[in-house]
Amino acid sequence: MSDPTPHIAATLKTLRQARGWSLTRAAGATGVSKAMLGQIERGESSPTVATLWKIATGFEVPLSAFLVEAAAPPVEPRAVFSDSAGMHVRVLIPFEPRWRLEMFAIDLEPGACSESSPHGPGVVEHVIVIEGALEVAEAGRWQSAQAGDVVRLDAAQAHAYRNPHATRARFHNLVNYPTGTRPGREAGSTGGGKAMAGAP
Amino acid sequence: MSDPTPHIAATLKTLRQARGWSLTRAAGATGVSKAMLGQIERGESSPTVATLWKIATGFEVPLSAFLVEAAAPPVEPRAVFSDSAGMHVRVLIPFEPRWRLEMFAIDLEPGACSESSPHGPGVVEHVIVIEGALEVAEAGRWQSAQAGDVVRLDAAQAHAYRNPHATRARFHNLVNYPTGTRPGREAGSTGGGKAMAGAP
DNA sequence: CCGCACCGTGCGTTATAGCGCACAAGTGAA
DNA sequence: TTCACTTGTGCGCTATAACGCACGGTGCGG
Repeated sequence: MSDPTPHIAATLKTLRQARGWSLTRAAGATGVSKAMLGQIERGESSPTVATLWKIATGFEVPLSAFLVEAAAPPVEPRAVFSDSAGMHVRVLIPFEPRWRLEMFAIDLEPGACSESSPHGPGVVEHVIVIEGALEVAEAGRWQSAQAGDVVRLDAAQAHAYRNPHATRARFHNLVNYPTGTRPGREAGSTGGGKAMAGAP
Repeated sequence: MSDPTPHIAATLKTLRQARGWSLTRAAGATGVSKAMLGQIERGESSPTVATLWKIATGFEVPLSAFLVEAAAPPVEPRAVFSDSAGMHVRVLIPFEPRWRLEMFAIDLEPGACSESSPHGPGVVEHVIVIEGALEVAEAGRWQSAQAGDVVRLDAAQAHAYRNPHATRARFHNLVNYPTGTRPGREAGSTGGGKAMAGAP
């Protein structure tokens, strides 16, 4: 825990600049003189809670917005998964027990097909298509998804992706695990799954 | 959304009396003079955030213990499609209590700047840049993110996005809520893109 | 009774938060 | 260029936060 003044300064500057407000306009909205706002932004003054409250209400944000409570979340590691036969998986968000989810960015080359063996019960996948189009199979039924579509899959069942089109398909894959379960790192799940080249 | 001073006074008095501390002892623990502590308890003085922080650390309680959590900011346009000043938001995954998350696809036109008002404590955002590049501000510091980057934000603090480049930026926004909280429908009020100055 | 220790509060002084105003630099139009 | 206007910052002044200290009040053991 450190002195809250620098954080207040930075937060105020961000809030004001993000709205494109000048000090004068911010002073009008908050009822605090623009000179004082400028000093607070530069960290030259530590405001009273009363003035900070006026600022918070003027900006229509909660008071806690200016206060450092929790430590900043850790830096994001990023790993590139294996690339097997036209399928490229990149880990966007590694699994964290706190949220019980992980997220991947997946590229599917034309003609590529990937089969994913079932995860544990209750696991749900979201496929968010970014670019191109692909087909997703759940419980043996293939459905097509285009850019902008979101497909929800019950990952407890066998499911697969394939790209029967001529252009590359890109999508994000959000995997949610129910309480108590973790992502099984066994081979055969999405990353290490059998990716078969060639037309389906 | 009232004056926070009476709440601070009552909280400090309760905290001190609950521990059986005298003003002198509290002054020794916090580093704030006992006269000032007495005045704060009686509501005759509105402390600065620096002093309140010293008091909070002296009592080993979070700063938020002294603050009445202000009323939620007014509900603004807020909609599935919020398109204001160069920002286009589409809901990919609406909030579900089961997963405690929601996900958006956001387009940021060149020059657009959007400020996201802080959510409740513990809320974490992931910004996954799909196309183009943008700048994200957290705690007053702008950092740039390019396509493929993932930025993790503590959404309890004020944060903002802007696109200072010439091409459109697209990103996915994953918002995780801790157990017990829900997405308070606060505004993602956007500042006028054109009114904003360029890169710092 | 008298110290004596500790409590909370009031007083005088200092540091500084906060305000109003003015100034230098920048911007755009005539 | 000049004029009108806005931006952010610096300066003087006032209000007050914050300090150190002392005073009246209270409980307790000589």
